[in-house]
Amino acid sequence: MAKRTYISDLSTDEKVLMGIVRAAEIFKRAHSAVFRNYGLSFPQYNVLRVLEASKNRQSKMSDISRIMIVPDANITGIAKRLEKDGFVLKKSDPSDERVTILEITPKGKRTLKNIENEKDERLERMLKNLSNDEKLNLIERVKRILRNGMDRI
Amino acid sequence: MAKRTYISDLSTDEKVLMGIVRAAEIFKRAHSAVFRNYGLSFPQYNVLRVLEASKNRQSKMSDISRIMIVPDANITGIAKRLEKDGFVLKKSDPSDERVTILEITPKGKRTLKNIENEKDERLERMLKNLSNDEKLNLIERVKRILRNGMDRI
DNA sequence: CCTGAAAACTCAATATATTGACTATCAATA
DNA sequence: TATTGATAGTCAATATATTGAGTTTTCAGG
Repeated sequence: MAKRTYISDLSTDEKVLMGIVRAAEIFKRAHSAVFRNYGLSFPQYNVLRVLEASKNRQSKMSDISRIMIVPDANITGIAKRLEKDGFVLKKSDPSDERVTILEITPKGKRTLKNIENEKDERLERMLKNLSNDEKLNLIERVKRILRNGMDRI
Repeated sequence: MAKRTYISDLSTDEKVLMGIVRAAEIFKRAHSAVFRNYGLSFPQYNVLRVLEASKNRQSKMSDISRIMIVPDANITGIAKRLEKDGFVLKKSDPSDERVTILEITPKGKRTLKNIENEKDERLERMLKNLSNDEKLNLIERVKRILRNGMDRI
């Protein structure tokens, strides 16, 4: 056991939010390890998930960035690499020349399908000792925090 | 109101963890906006916080990366920029030539102090409608998730 | 019709993240 | 002592994040 030279002096509020940040980091790291084997990064995977859950399997880039709560500029590069690797198609919207639409390809859908089981196993493992009530409860509280944070952005 | 073209089809487990990821993103974004005015990024701020809470206001780089749950390589660049901007000093450990120690400077401490109030206000705002019990509860559950995730890393 | 504001996206510059390879040092032990 | 394995940190290559500036298109008002 190493010498203890670090004493957390965080307030309760800070503990809540730093705990959430740390859990998010751990989760992203564990999840990324799955996706990597299929040629996807975490943000790339999330874009595909958004497309899969969108009408006609397609969505405007700006809508994707809104859903993922990131600046538009973030999506540009991610979309470029997803297209290069054949996971999405880029199309233009005939009714609005400014818009670029991303559509998930069969390869993209197939990849999500392949990932599914392994991904779900990891999810289960991370939440194994939480009851369903505790999960729903957690979702509700995290949503409240999200809403509070959104007010200021 | 825009047309609704996105329907979330996440499982409960996924909702829990994606909710945590989103809350973490929102929090980091809001918090970063504060730090930026003082010349610090979010990870830079976190390194300073670790140093401030460490014995003698200093810590080995490898300990910092362990506490922040990131690879060693991440800290190299962050420390370099923190040093360049005068927030930390880099020293070597006479008892172990491999080790590099970071120490927070007076400027670093002063900056943390200046940030404190504004940062705490934001924290409070994000958690304004959670009772203290709910917060403690949240901390406990997030910790459980963290432990489950750590097992695999 | 014109103009100005907003929207959708791109680009550039810089910071950060990530993996793997690499160097140097230390520690254990044969 | 020589070998081996583990530690501490850096570096390179690539992906992502972030801010701000810039382009094109749309749209609302005058």
